[in-house]
Amino acid sequence: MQEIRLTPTSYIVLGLLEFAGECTPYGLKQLVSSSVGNFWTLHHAQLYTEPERLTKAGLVSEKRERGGRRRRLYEITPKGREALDEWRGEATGSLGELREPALLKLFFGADPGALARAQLPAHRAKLAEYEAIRDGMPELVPDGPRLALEAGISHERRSIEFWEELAG
Amino acid sequence: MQEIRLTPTSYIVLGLLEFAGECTPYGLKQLVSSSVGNFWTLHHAQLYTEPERLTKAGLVSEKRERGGRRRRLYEITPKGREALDEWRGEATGSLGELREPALLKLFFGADPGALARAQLPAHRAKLAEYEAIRDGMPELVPDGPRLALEAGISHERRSIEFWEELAG
DNA sequence: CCTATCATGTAATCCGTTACATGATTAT
DNA sequence: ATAATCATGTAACGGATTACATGATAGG
Repeated sequence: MQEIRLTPTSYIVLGLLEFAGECTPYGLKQLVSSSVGNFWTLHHAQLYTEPERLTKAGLVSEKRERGGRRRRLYEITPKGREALDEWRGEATGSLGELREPALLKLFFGADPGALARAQLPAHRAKLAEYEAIRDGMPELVPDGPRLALEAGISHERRSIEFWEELAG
Repeated sequence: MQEIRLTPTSYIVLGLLEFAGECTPYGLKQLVSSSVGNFWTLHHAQLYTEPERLTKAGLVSEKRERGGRRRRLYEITPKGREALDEWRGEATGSLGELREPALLKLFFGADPGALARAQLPAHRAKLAEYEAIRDGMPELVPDGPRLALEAGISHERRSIEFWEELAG
């Protein structure tokens, strides 16, 4: 049992395991790409290493299948739930950063019109994707994902407005 | 002379050196925190290691003071300008990610009201800071930083609207 | 004079990314 | 059958973060 630092990646894995129950790394990958991956990308390799890290800290437990591929099955432990609850409970006042590569280029003198014309289709596509997800969402989806999706939608709308002003 | 991968950090250093001319790591730190650092944070250690990396690739040149502290002085080279221009010239269509820690918590079930009440003051403070910078901006500031600042302002406004809906 | 804080730098760690690899399934 | 894609994993690398450290300057 070892002390580890918990990163956003850790909480994503814990949160998904809480939601889904027992799960393989590949299962986690599927979950990510259909949910939180829309605004917080993880690489598939992290879904192998992170549960292992969490296992060392006792926050998840690991089993292996007997036959066949002997895949790893992970499950959140009570201690893991506790850590997740604590994290959820601390209402953070810290802000993320924009970190838009396009804004960086703009800042350092790239041509605004050209940038805008490259950014607009991408933002519009992302917006369409979000709206499709929202429209296909079953009623029973909890508030969290629903609200996060709304945040994504309004963010894309704002970005589109911004770049539209700069497009020639 | 060595091949290195250029990251956003690299372009920030190159861009600042282009703007400021010869500069020490500490000078870069000052520049960052009064400009691009508003939406793209760097740790001060990176401003020591990154110019060194760029030196290996011939994109910046390094001199050392003779007397006193023998501080390092960096300057962008023609090859560095070239790399910077090329980067600025490619109008990227790739999107950054939101990566707001608060959104992540929201997604995984944190209490929206509590989160909103923690996020609102922070976003309002950031907005006020941006507006103060804009209002104090001399006329001669180039369009890039000015537009990036506008993006930051509209982003903060939108975030405030979003969280206001969730605050009880 | 003493102690904060600013200025300046190095070193270690660690997480995230990239690259490499191969076994299963499905489609043609 | 064979190619393509899905599923599953490991290993190496490198950049970002954190921690450590010390010299200068200013304030009390």
